[in-house]
Amino acid sequence: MSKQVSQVDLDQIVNKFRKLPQHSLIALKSHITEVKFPKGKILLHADKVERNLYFLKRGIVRAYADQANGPVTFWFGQEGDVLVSMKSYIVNEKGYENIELLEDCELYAIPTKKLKELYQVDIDLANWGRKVIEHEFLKTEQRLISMQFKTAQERYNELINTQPELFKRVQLGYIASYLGMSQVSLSRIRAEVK
Amino acid sequence: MSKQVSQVDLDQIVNKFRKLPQHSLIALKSHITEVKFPKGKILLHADKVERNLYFLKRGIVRAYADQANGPVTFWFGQEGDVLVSMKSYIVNEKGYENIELLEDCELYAIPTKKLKELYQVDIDLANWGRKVIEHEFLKTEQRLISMQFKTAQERYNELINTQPELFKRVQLGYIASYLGMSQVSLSRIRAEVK
DNA sequence: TCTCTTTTTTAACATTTGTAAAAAGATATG
DNA sequence: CATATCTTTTTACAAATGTTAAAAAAGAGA
Repeated sequence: MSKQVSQVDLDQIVNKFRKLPQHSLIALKSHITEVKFPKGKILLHADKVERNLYFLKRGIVRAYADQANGPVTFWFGQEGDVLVSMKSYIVNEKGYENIELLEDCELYAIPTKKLKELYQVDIDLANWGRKVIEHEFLKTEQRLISMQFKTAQERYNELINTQPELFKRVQLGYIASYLGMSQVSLSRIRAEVK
Repeated sequence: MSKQVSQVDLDQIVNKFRKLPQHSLIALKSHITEVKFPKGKILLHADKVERNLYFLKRGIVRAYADQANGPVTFWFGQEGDVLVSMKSYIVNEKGYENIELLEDCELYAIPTKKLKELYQVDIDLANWGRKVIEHEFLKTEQRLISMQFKTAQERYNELINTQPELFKRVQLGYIASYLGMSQVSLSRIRAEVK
């Protein structure tokens, strides 16, 4: 018996926040290719201007930035998420984010150049692109507020309640970093709860 | 002699990230009205679905969220910035953010409903709206990363180096909150530096 | 200018979180 | 299944930050 693997098809991903008319969907799809990479691959590099945007069909990834005290994991991407080096994508400069595959992944790829061309000629895609980033913005702002004034304990509770699956798929060192605390602190918190 | 007051005109604000064609600019302007409010006014309320978006011509504002341990200031808006309740604007639900005017302000107002209508019919405006939120996203993500793994001292240095004027216009209690530390900690850090 | 109010600083102490190093546990590979 | 490697937990101690309260300083209004 093969293990049931959850995966998300392209239409589902694309129509997540805003349904696209058929012709826009077809235009978008005409530039999309499907790719697979093994666990461990660095899909996007901080020191490069990245040329592709990806939709994650199957797998889980982390984005991390190299800070003075070592790498900081600041985002996890799961099935249905959009993977892109935001800095590259938005201002065409090399970014601060690396994206590493934490499992073998299946992805849909599209060159950002093509996507931007489509934005200039297809108003529905332009508004779709706006919706995608708007939702990312909201998630990020909420995390910022929570990071600003919640204790490590509260941030841990929040995450384990809203995304318990994350703890099964991602090692705790990365989760500690994502929560803005040392791995030792996370261990301590988990021990107390028991 | 009257004090020189810096203010930003509408064209400058609107063309900040992406220059709009003349007809789009005119369409946008046809729905914009100019308003003034005194220091202390709460321009946008957390418990309401807000109906307007503002461009700040003159003045400074803060966005704060009511958390369990009291209000948290998480954003400052200055001349040229876009003021909007993101939650209201993006998902049409009441938000978590209040916006308070910290000085007498002059603003350009546009109903978000009109703006969204324009997005559906004007591709240049749709892409302009995308650019605006993309830049806000980048700023927010960078702050999140900095909040995740920089010390209070480092965050203070960063802010005083990049935005020294802020310290002249905004009281330290709000800045401490924005930096994710108590006002006592901020005072301590400032005393050590001298 | 004098008083009242608000903001900022200082002090003392408590608590949280980090660091380094070792131990324990889990996973992968020959 | 035995060893090597990687991950997580634990311990002891140090450093950073928070809390409360009071003092000092700055600002606002009569």
